[in-house]
Amino acid sequence: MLVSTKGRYALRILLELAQYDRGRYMPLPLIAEKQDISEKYLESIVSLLVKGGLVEGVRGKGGGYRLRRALQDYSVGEILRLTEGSLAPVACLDGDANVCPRADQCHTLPMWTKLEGLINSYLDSVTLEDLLDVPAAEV
Amino acid sequence: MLVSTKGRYALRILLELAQYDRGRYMPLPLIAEKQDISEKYLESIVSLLVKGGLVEGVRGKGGGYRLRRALQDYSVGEILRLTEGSLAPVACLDGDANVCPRADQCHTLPMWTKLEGLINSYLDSVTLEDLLDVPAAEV
DNA sequence: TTAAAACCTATTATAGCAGTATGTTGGTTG
DNA sequence: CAACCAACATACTGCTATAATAGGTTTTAA
Repeated sequence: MLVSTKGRYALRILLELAQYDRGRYMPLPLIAEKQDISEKYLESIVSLLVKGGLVEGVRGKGGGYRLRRALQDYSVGEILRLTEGSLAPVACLDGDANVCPRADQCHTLPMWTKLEGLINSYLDSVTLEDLLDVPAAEV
Repeated sequence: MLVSTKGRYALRILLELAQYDRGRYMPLPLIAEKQDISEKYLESIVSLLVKGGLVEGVRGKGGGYRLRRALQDYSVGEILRLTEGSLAPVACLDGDANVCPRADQCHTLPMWTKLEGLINSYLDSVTLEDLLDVPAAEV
């Protein structure tokens, strides 16, 4: 699977924050309840978003999480790469550690590279704003 | 990861067969040796290709495997869907069993569907012939 | 009749995903 | 200052799929 729950949940968290009163901080228990996802698991994901600078966290009573940017400044590609680590379709392209010894004689590498490019450029072209615009249940 | 070793090895097997004397049958031990992949693991993958009708297997001395079609009649998409089961980028789209209860209110589903379409149509557009045409180490 | 080869079934090792548990730090409010 | 809320941190667990491995049985040509 290219995108696991981690990335999908990250999107759901951000979309939830996007629909919350933008001036206030939304506490995690509320996000978890609304999205019906385990609070503890969510926590590990939000933490990635905070470290990545996508979201601001504030402690103590009245605290919670808040978006740091305008919706159109979040691309799905960025969000998924942050949470998933990479959107490489094959292990050969994942990180620079995996330099295949057969790379120079590989007939498929150019195809994988192109596919990775397609995936990234499509996901980079979609923003949180686009996602909210699309009425759910369209397809 | 969208495509595991199973799918990648399947492509390598087919490309190896493509470069072998097309009139003869290529025995598995030879494929394994040339591709430097465990013979036993390869076996389980070739077996998928035979069952899927992509490759013909003949037993006994002098036997082995042979392609059944012209190179341009094998699309990478078909090969990968056969060996991987599906090219769905997210679990939500994998099989009909995973109908998400939130599907009708999901803001991301249309995006995933479109991404799956992109992936499939690109991979369907590439054939074994294309792969062999491209000089390795191009990218 | 021997050897080469595909074919078949079961088992195992490993790793990553998904989730849980427990505790610590920081900030607000009565 | 005490209690509580909430983010932050770390460690652990169960599960599942991948990636193999092992040991056979059948088929066929020489």
